[in-house]
Amino acid sequence: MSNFYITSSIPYVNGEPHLGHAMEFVMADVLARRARQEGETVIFSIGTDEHGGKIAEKAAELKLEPKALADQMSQKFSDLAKNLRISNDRFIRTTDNGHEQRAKLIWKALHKDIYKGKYVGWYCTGDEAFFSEAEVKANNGVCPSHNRPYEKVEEENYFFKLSAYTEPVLKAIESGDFKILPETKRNEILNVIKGGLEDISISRPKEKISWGIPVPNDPDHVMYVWFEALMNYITVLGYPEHDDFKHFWPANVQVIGKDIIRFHAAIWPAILLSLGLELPKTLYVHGFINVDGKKMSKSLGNYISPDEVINKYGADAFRYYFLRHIPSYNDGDFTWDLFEAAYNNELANELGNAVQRTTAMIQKYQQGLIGDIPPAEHDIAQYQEALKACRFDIALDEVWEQVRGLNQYIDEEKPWQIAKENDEDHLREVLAYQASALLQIADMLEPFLPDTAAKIKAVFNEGIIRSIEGTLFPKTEVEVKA
RNA sequence: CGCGGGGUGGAGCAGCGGCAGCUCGUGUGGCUCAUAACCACAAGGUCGCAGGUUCGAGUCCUGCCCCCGCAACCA
Repeated sequence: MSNFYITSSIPYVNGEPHLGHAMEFVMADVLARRARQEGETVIFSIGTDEHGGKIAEKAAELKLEPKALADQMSQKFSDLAKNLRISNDRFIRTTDNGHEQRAKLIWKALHKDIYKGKYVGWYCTGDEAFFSEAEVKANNGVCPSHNRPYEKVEEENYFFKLSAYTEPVLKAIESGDFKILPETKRNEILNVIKGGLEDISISRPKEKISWGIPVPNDPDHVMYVWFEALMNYITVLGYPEHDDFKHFWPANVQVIGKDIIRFHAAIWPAILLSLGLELPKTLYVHGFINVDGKKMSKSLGNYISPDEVINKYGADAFRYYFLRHIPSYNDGDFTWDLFEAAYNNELANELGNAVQRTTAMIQKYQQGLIGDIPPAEHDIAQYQEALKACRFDIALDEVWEQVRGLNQYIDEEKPWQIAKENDEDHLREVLAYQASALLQIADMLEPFLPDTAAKIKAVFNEGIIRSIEGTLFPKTEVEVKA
């Protein structure tokens, strides 16, 4: 029995929850549920990232206080998690008082690696943002959206000595102490780090951006949102003094998207090393979701909200598609056609129908009495290995191997024929085996499709069939699109 | 020389040195317990192009062509 700590990244409350957020929640949830199933004591944390200029601007547009906007948006993510049956134990918000206080403590603890310096850059007062040298050059020194020249501005910032951690971080990744999955992403970030890490600016002048956590002992500055947001992974455990922190850090797995690798594989480990803390054991990086082969976007008109899918097909169907049909180590595609095909062929026909035909036969031939169910007998080594590597897609392939195997078994044994021959013992044996196979499938399914697994178990667990209300994955009428 | 991902039967993908594989779709047959579900068999590929290494190359090397991200609703 040991402790297991897992986190998803905390979405920025700048926009509505989308399919990518939902997928990340689900992936992390699988790992958390699997760990619990194996008897580990688990803390699974998700949350929202809520500070920064973008939120303040958006709130101003909507004539809201930043906190009010953050409250609204954070609620949406928390609702999404609920709708998806996410089993998180914690939900941290970076506006939580605890986070803010602990972030300040961390800042102080990092003092030996923090210094004040000048940030020099090209600034456009229209955008209220800095632009890179390359971009300024490309636009001949004039901001295209505001048609005014960029100004060279110097700004006082605090900096973090990220450069000092190039070697230690590199070593941690290369040695495998800090594991990054998949390997392609590991190589990518290794290349970046080998090029040398530069110190980063970690504060903003309060006069420009006030929606943030104040820098300790300097009321003129607030912390840069990213710098402070990363700290959530330990503030949620009560760093530095709380027992949870002592018992659960380092994290077993941190789940993130591919766009924020640098923050999690370079900056975050450097912060941890500076604090004298261990690095997470594994960083799992998932890809992006395209819709109809294109980047999902409202302007392209292919935006799909997670709720739309969940409301129509249920949380388990949603989970199933994004876990099995979006490659765990790559970008993937969502289309309604693919989704519906997976739902009908795999969930309804192969799995749902296997349950259905088994229960029907036991009821028809044995009045619902199953008798002694033999123990599970299939080897699940491949499944376990896949899960360890965060290959959700492959793990589910393995489960479906067994679902198909069961359907084949039924076809070969022909229980309906055995019934005609009145070979009761043999019939009972065959049907009990079917129940056993389904129970093992339910076990393997539990982390992925918790509701479905529970339903299957409820049907067979007691030695007598207890019918489910309705059908598992009822076929939906195919809508004809105009 | 910006960086990265990818080009394998109609579609989506796996294979990464040793007889080209999986799922879907298609066709044919079987079965009747079942959500018109299930099972079996079959058709279908010069593995982007051109060179090279090798007894042997989707698989390694070199060059080239083409797609897709890095500019967001940023996971």
